[in-house]
Amino acid sequence: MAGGRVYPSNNDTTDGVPNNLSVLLQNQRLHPLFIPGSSPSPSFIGTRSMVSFEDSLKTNRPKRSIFKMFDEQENGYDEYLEECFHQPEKKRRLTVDQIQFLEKSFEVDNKLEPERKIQLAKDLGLQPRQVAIWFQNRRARWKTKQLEKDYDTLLAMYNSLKADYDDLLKEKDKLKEEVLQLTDKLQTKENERRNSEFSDVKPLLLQEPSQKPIVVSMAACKQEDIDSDNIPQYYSDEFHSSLLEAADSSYPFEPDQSDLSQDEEDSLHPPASLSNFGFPVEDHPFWSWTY
DNA sequence: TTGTGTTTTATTGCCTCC
DNA sequence: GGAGGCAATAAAACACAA
Repeated sequence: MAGGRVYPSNNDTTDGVPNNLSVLLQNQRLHPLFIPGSSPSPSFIGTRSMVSFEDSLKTNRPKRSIFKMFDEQENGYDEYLEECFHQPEKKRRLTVDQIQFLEKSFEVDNKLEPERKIQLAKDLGLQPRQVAIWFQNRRARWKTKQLEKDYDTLLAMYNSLKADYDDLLKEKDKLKEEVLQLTDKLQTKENERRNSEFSDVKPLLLQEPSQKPIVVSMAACKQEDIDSDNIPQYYSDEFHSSLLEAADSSYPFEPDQSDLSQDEEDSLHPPASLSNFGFPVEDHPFWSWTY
């Protein structure tokens, strides 16, 4: 608040009632009017009220302000009347006592039944309409305050939830990082295991070219390849060609047996049962006729 | 004294309920 | 249809700084 009147802060009030008023109320015996339907107090009637309720009911003359009422005691009622008739009615504030009374009544019940309104108006020297307006405005102020309280509460809850959320987010990132590290470790171990398996096969693959490739080839084969129905090496087309060439030449040159290993011998001279594509030589008409 | 910000009092228009 | 409530707002009162 940059300027303006100094009003009691929230800490100095009891539900909108300034502390000094609260003290007054505590020192005073609470008036029966605070309870709807109770008898009125004579203390407010006519003396300090902004508008005389009885006057407003009985006459059409302008309402009398609290300030004019004070002036009236000093200067006389006639002067006041003259002033009133020459000046338009002005808005005037309720007195401290009136507000105090209304506040206490509001604490009892913030709704205003017609009977209570009339009674309050009578006791405070106000028009029932003024009492109704005061309650209406008071409810609006109470609602605004309540909204502010609710806002603060929600804000606090939001901040708390957000803090929890942030913590969970950090925890999640931390766990994610942990998972990555463990995955890396696992991958490294797996690679090491594969490398060690590979090293068992490697010496065969890295043998000197002078060594017999067919042995390497067979050794490199998996057992299941060997067990399968794969065609053996000596059934390859290349092998057939060499056999046919040899046949055409009527085997003019016998290979040096000493230079061949048993495997190669087997390759060049397959078992009788398998030679010539599985047909026994002696049964083959071609072989018989050619020779 | 004046300008400004705040609070209070009162009005207006709309809505709901009986 | 009238009474009453509410939101929005005008207008007055008030306090205070410059």
